[in-house]
Amino acid sequence: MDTFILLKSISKHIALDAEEEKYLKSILLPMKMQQNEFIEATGEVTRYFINVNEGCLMTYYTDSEANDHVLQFATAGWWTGDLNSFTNGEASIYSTKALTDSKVLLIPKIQMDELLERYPKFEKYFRIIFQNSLITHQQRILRNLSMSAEGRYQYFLKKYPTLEQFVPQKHIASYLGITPEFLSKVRRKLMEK
Amino acid sequence: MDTFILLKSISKHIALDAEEEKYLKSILLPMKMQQNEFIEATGEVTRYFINVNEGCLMTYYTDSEANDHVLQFATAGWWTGDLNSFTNGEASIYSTKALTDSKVLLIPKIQMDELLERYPKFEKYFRIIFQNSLITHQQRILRNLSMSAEGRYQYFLKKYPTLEQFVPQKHIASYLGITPEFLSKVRRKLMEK
DNA sequence: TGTATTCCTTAAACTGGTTCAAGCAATCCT
DNA sequence: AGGATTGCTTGAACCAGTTTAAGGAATACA
Repeated sequence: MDTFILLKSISKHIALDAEEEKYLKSILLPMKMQQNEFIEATGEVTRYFINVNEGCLMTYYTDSEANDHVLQFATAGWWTGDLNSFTNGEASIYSTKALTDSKVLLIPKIQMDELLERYPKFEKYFRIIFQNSLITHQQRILRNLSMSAEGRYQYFLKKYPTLEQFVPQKHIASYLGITPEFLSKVRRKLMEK
Repeated sequence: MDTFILLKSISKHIALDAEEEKYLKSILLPMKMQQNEFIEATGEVTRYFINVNEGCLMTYYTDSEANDHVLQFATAGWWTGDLNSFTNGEASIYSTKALTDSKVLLIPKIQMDELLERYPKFEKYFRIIFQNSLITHQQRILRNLSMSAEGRYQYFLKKYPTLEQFVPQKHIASYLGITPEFLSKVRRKLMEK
């Protein structure tokens, strides 16, 4: 794995010269993950910002009644992890695990800070990444406020048609903010239509 | 209004020299708004990114049944507006209006692009702004997924104690994702405790 | 190959939150 | 000052989504 999806996605926003690319590669930690393997766990300070190169990860919060709530599914090219813990050094409230066998690239916090300081060009890259992510989060909030569970599920299918094939339905239900039982009903209703 | 809150907040993240500060000031459009005055309206492409200097603005989405859904309240120092429309040139689905008499600073889209190009230092500033905003949006999604309406209201009171005094309750209800009638019940229940 | 575990579904009872309708208080407009 | 509009509350009926419980299919594992 020498040509990372990450490099392609970066090149859409900024142009790296040989030195910058070399430096970036030198700080990325490639890692293979098996299905159901965890990379960051609740309670600890997140050490890495995670870029998915292959496969699919899930970041979720487990509440006091042991219910999981999915913050994000991340497929190839996406960044994930607990951004708050990574940024502010607070204990993480999320867990991140692989839903399929996956390959990820990790950037340790210190290296990330150094990257931004040494090559400010990356400030632009992450400004764009965070800006776009903020927009999609705003849209998700609006959908949660204004649409029914059925509507949200249909939107999900349309937006992420591939995810349904390998993400267990209970996680999709959790992402949508409903119970697996109710998702089951919604699905039957849509089948009958 | 010569010393803007914005400048103070910028100086927390990056240090501007005289030229940069002068340039920034030259592209900011100060504007006074009266209560209930609109600054951006649904259907048009957003022209400005908005920084609140004084007062309080609200950005909200009106759905097909004419129900409002509040995306954000913005008080002094906050950025607001339709980031998607501003960034991608799509028609806006939000309206932004003043909840109190307010003073705002506007950055037109073209000037914003030029600012970032000319003084890349601002890439860092907006990277941090968007990163922090993304974190709070993630937290809001999690609260909507995992907490009851009562819990969300109590969190709101704790987090934004001053807002309650001048934001109509129906807007708070909308922000929380419930009806004004139900917020009324929640409030009564909390009073009786 | 059998047995445990996990996932999905179904159904009945339930509840958190909505809808509809009405009344009252406050502000706005003239 | 009076009439209209807007905002908050209350209550009763209602509904979208939850809870609880159980059974069946698929995968994992010894």
